[in-house]
Amino acid sequence: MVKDRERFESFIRGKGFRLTGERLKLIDGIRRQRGHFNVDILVSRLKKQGLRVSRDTVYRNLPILLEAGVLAQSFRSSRDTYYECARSKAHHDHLICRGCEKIVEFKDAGIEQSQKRVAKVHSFKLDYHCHQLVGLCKKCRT
Amino acid sequence: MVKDRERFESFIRGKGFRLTGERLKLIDGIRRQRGHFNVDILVSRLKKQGLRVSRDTVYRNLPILLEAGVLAQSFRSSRDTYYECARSKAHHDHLICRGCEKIVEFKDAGIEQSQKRVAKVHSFKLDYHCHQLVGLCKKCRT
DNA sequence: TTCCTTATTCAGACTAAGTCTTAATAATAT
DNA sequence: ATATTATTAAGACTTAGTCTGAATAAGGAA
Repeated sequence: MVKDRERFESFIRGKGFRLTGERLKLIDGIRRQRGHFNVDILVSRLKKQGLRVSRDTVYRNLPILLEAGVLAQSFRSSRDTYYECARSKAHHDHLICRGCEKIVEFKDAGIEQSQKRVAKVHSFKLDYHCHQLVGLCKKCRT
Repeated sequence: MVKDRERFESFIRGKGFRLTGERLKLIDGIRRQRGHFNVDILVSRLKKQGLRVSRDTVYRNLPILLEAGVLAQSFRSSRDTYYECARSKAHHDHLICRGCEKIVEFKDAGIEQSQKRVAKVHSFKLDYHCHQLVGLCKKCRT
């Protein structure tokens, strides 16, 4: 999507950041990703696709990519954080089974509204959120 | 609270776990905590209070303590997970400023209900959840 | 009570997610 | 073109969380 790229470019310029080759590689690469990935997985996937970006660059650009809506935080395991391409599907949250680690994605318009209301009440400008429900699925309970 | 202790004891026995001295130390110690803490902070606080428990024991008992409702996951920074005593206040979620790291606690009955509904729809038994909104507070935006 | 089985514990080594440092590079302003 | 300065790469570093193996102790059986 050329349009996405232009949107990102004006976002970057608007913030006074520099439009570097690495950042363009990142948004192009991320747009191609499907499913969940953490930073190391992303770096090695990009590498396979001929886009060499250092781990550190990804970490440094994470806040920008999140704020720009290129990347969405997906869920966190005990050790690392997983992301996904923000446009791969509409926004959703996660329900995780601590038995078999099954991940169910769900949407809830009511929750989204409440989140916006809470942010407004406290005069916050919301960038992203992490919302994961942890429990046991039917199989793991029996 | 002796009653809390008894409740925990029956929870442990019901699960077929052993009621060890370490577990009793943990619930007594955690009940005394105020505010947020990660595992290392908890261990050193307990140590100061004469309750020696190894880091590993805390990690091993985390799922049990969460499920028993002794401990609540509070929020996660980029590196570690913070907890708090589950009974220290009624349950709440967190709004975090990524500029000054200010943390605002909020409650929202509607969100709680939605979470329960989502779990029910997918036949999950919910143990706990992690819900944090990240953005910029008024000060950090200007 | 005493013994036996086995879950739990401790100590400390280990793994790896995320951060930091320094020198080199390249995007923007002049 | 040149200077300024944000950004980058490489790799060392920190430490949250996990794993291992030997020691301990809870709970059941005799």
